[in-house]
Amino acid sequence: MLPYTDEAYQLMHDGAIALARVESNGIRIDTEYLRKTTHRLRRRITHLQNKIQTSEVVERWKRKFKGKFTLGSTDQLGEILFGDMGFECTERTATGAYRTSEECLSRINHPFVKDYLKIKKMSKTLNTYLLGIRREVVNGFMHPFFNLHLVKTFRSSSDSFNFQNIPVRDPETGQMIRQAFIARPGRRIVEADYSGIEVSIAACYHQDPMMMKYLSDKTKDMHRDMAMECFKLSLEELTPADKSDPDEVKRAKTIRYCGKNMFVFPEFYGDWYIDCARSLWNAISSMDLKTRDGRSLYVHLREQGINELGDLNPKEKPRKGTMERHIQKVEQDFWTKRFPIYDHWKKTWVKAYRSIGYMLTKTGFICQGWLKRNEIFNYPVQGAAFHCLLRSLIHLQRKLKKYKMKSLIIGQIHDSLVSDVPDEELDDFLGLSREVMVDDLKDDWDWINVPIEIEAEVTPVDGNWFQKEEMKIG
DNA sequence: GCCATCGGCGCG
DNA sequence: AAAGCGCGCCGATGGC
Repeated sequence: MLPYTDEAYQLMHDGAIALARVESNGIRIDTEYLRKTTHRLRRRITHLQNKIQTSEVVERWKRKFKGKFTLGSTDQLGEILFGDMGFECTERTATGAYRTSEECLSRINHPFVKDYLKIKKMSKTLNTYLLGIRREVVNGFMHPFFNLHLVKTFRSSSDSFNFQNIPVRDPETGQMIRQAFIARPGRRIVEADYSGIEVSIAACYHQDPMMMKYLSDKTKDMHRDMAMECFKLSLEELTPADKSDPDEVKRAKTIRYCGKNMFVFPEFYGDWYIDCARSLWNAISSMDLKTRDGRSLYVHLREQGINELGDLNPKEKPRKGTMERHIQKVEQDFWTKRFPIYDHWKKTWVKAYRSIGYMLTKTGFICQGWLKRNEIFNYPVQGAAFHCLLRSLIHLQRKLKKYKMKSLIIGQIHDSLVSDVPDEELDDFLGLSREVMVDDLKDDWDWINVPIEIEAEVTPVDGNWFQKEEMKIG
């Protein structure tokens, strides 16, 4: 993929300059917090490492590998657990080795495995994040690196330290890391995100009427609807009756999350029912999914006639009464009944690419060369979605300067802007963000004929990144 | 000591 | 017919 129109070239040019400014601004780091936390985490890891030394598994390990116990060797771990100790291996890697991912190991009920997983998680946090940040801090600031020329779709990337994969989904890890990122004195960290930008941009290409309805009608919720279908739940089950009950809100949110990230997005990216069925089924135990009255979704599904996952064998027709069969049906409905125009667009788009040998994206990039089917319909969406964000970054930075504001853009994560904003500028900044990210964008790019929305999260004055909370933009 | 690959895992 | 898009970083491993 390459910039093709003058406008696309200009976007890359202005984008590179704008990102250089973001890098130069930098992010304030709480170095004292970082030092203490690193120390504490190191001690916790050492403690657990000492604890497992007496385990029968380590004894076996040393006997098998000439007295050497290399905790980080996934090959050796697989040989011991699945090869020697007889635990059931549910999945192999690409090269045929026993897979030892958290997903696979969590099925094993053994104290060593539990400690092993804890050590792995803490080591990742320590080595990749805490020490990674430490390495980059100069005079209390970290200056991230953003690349604009490395990604196949002309998205951006970030490296050494990667600012675009900081933990957030697991609150415990997220807190430990994000507390290190702090606002400058008298300021707040503000994060402004596009909501569902890739879904919206995809709709600009395919124009599916049902998708248009989902995007324009705020009472509709595609992810919730698909979660309902996947788990055979009623609307009431996913609508917390008592919104002040945090457990009930969290329960509904978790199930919706599964519909979104284990069915809808995978399907959009070109996945199929076999993998969706597997992850949805596993999520019931790993994420402890329950009905409103506290019954496991396994029990609920059994009442609905679904007793097991199924064989997941692509060569055979899924059997009745399996999750596999159910999700196959949900997938069929999804593409033939719910989004037939989207489905049709994918087919014709792929066909056209293969026949003429190139494609042009909405933002003026040309894409050529041998691509797999899924890449053909994903690249133009991913690229153009990011270009919306990049355009916003450039123009927000210009307007901040024009109005002599002190707010600084300090980072960018594919569909979001991270800024450092003086308390007294907060309202102006949020208004300006909306103006640039939504109104100006739609004025400039008339191919965007779907609703675009942003959300903002804001920390307290002098707060840290973990303290961000949603704020209405008014 | 450098480099590439693999498995694993963090993010959008 | 094929069967999840895009990244970067870590440790282990093996070749040079």
